[in-house]
Amino acid sequence: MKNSKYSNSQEITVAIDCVIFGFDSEKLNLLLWRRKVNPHKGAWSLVGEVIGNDLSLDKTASDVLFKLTGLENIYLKQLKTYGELDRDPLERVISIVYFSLIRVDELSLKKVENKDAKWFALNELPKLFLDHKEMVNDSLSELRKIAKDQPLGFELLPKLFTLPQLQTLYESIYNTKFDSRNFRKKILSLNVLEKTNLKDKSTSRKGAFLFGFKENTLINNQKNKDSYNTKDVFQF
Amino acid sequence: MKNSKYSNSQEITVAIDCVIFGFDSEKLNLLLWRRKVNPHKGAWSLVGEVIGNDLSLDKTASDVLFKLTGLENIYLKQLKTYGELDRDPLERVISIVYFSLIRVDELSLKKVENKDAKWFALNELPKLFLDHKEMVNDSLSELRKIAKDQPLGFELLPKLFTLPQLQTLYESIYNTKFDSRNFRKKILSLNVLEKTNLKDKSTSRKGAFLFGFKENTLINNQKNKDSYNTKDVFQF
DNA sequence: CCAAAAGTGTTAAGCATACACCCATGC
DNA sequence: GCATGGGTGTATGCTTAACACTTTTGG
Repeated sequence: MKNSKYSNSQEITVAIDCVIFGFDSEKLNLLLWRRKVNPHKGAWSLVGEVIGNDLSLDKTASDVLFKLTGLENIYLKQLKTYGELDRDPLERVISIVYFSLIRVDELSLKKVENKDAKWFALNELPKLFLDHKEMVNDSLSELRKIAKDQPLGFELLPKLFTLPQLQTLYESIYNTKFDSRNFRKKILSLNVLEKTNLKDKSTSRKGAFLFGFKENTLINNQKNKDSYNTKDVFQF
Repeated sequence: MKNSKYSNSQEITVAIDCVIFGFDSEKLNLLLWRRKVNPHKGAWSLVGEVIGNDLSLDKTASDVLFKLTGLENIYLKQLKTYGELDRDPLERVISIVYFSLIRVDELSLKKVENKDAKWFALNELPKLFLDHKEMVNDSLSELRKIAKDQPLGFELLPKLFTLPQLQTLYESIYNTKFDSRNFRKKILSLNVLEKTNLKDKSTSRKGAFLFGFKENTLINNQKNKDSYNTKDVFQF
């Protein structure tokens, strides 16, 4: 029985889980680990932990990520909180799910695999613990939504990247092919990329020019525009 | 000290708060009530309660709404969970915030005001308890986002409504004026409205035709399309 | 007959799609 | 010299924005 001032009867445990997306220049991947405690010890599961008394939710999530990957300042956004009564067989657990985007090139794979964690291709996921599959599906929807409104894909790419890489990334996110001429025209017209005169020759003899994104692109989160047109409002 | 199987040291209270939007044919309003317990007893606050052991999050939220308004089957969507350490002066409280859309015409005002609750115009809000102002701001952003992707505005209107009403609603949501010819052209081209031959004469001598929305419009939540074009992907 | 709100149509500009070939390079 | 992936341009149709006047009716 908890000793709370607002309620002396809550019997709820609160946990953080992280849906971690990574892109390896070919496809989207998800970072999973094996569950460490019973029940279902050993099952593939999202990375997470029960929260403590002394950390905010955001901080707990970034800690979870840091402990696993050693990376800091990773893109991390709260997705949704899952609180069905019977989610967990052992007791009532409310899971606050974050999703996160990682530049795979930054992440030492060995380090991760030492911790019983593993990257899985998004379309070859193993059976997941409890409702974690639902969390992943919801995250993918959210990823698509966000990638629409913000230059998000860049979080998944190295600082410098080629247009073919960028296109492949968006193709994995949306599970579609785009016409490369139209894709380039569009992304270049948005004026968020900065062409370098470096070439990446790792995937072709000709080589592809490397691009970065302009500084202010990141800052401009664009939560609320200041003027709207009819077309901005009805996009369904 | 809580008697948990996963953690025997969590000292956290979990609550639900609801951001309730209503539209009165002129402007957006927010339903608030006076806080019933100390600290800050009497302060204007979002409607909410500490969750119990036996209800899911969604169910708790719809209960909160039902207790206050007597309405069921209201549009209700989880927004975000707030968990900063020092949110509440008394102890650590994690708030799961829902936002909800109400057809004001369905809601008996007296009933609400009996319960120490009150509708406020969105741009004339009183000082709010703790971080509730932030929750409201986040909700408005979310409302705008959702209204873009789904025929959401209809949740805030009576079953039958006029195009001028619809336009005013969208103008309040986005705090903008639209050209009525372009607005009508757009919304009609979407093929989600059904014209009746009834007229609402309450706002003009001429009267304005009443519309409903087509049945399948509601169902089609459109979380994930099956094919995407370049234009669907970059909208920033 | 007049005030007040509802309703309507056109033009010009910009944007998205579809589509096919040349370029540069390493081997 | 050829295979491979990178890069480019145009015509067509669609969508949007800008714009002002007519209609209806109750008083």
